[in-house]
Amino acid sequence: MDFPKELKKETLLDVPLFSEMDISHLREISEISRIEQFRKNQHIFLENDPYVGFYIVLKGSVKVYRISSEAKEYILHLRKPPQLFADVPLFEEGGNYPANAIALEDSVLLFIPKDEFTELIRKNPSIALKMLAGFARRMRDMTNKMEEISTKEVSNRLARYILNEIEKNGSAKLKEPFLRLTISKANVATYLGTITETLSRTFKKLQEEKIIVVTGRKIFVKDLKRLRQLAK
Amino acid sequence: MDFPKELKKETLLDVPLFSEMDISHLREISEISRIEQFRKNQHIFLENDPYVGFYIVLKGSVKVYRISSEAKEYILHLRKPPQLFADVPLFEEGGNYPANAIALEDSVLLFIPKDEFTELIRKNPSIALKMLAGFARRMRDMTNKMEEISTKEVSNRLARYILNEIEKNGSAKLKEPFLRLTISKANVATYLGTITETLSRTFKKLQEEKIIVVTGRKIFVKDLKRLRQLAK
DNA sequence: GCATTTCTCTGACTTAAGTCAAGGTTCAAA
DNA sequence: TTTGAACCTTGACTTAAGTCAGAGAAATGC
Repeated sequence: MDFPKELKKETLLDVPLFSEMDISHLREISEISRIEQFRKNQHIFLENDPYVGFYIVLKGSVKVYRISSEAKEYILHLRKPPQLFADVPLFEEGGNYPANAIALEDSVLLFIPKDEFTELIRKNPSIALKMLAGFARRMRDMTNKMEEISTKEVSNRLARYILNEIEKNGSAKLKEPFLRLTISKANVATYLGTITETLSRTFKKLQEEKIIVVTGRKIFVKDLKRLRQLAK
Repeated sequence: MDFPKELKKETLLDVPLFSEMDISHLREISEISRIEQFRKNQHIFLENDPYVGFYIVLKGSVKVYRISSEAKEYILHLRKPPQLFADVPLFEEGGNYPANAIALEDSVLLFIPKDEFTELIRKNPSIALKMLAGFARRMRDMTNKMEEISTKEVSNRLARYILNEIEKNGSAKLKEPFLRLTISKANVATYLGTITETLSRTFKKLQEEKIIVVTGRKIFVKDLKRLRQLAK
């Protein structure tokens, strides 16, 4: 399945990195990049694969993760449209992917090859500034997440996760904010730095405290104020 | 106390960010920047202070940290010469420092004001590429640290810390690598995401296992192989 | 050199969260 | 609609690490 040029160009404008580029640069990117499709649970790359370029999620979702020496999984990112992943190694020496990436559902990605893109930056330094802004934001996010993991407990981290999700999907302003989990609870647990059993108990605890109601994959927020309190 | 121009220029060349710049750009940086001195325990900036620029450590050491809502300290970085700090907010919207910075000993810093530096980047895009490389490296480091904090225990983290320190100071190749703590154990503990009591017990454990010997502020590595094993 | 503050260590106890094991749900494919 | 597989929950138990309290050691100022 191939996408028409139009879609590709509009899509590029949705990617913050390219949002302010003029038409000629967009065409260049569109020329060097290519659409790739992945089935649910299909790997996009594995740790130590030679680094060839980065990806933009157009549809679906992707998990970027590592396996520690004790065989524990650690999730670095969960990416949805229109986010990038594997862009950091662009600017690093080593020529290998530092993590694994797998599609969590059937997904459509835009692949941007390293060499061509590096060349593009050289001709167009404003991209570098955009990337710096993106990196800065992510470093801030990572810093926050690190602080959270080392100073807060699971219930606080889960509250923060729910809060972020309802803010992203816009329902935070409704009288009863909600979210539908698009990933398995096992993935949520690992993302929060814990395990499924503990997550399950934490969900239960928040329900007993009448802060949320969980029905299957849907979570309804009953007491936003206390949720915010927990997440703070 | 003021530093002669010579020192300043040589020092700039030690800073990776500026190491490949030609003499005219170095002069520009030297013109917009200024040397600042801080006493031990003196704050350089506080969280929410208006953001005016970033710093390079020329001498001494600096702790960048935050205080969580439960009054727990979280250390973001420990910086020594010739490292930068507070450079991330350069590329972010909000105009405030996102953390506190304090001198851990009498320190000499180079202050580089935001507006002038931003202007400099615009004229000289190669700086942007250098910064991207720096950010990429730090994101990698942060990723590693996050994985470590959420999947390893304190003894593993301490082993990794000792290993990093002896590799930095070059003694890792000696028959008996060693390091002298330049910061308090309380700071090491917080940096490793734990508390002094636990750190103290972990030091004891590593000593009982004949991996290290601690005498005051000096740590001697007796069994590098097992230290590496632990850190892995 | 002494005193006071700050840092570090140790013991007893508590607690959050991990492990192990088993059973219950859900969902999709035959 | 049954059957299996993947996902999720629960209970009992263990453990790493945090809390609290007190004492010893080291550094700092007078």
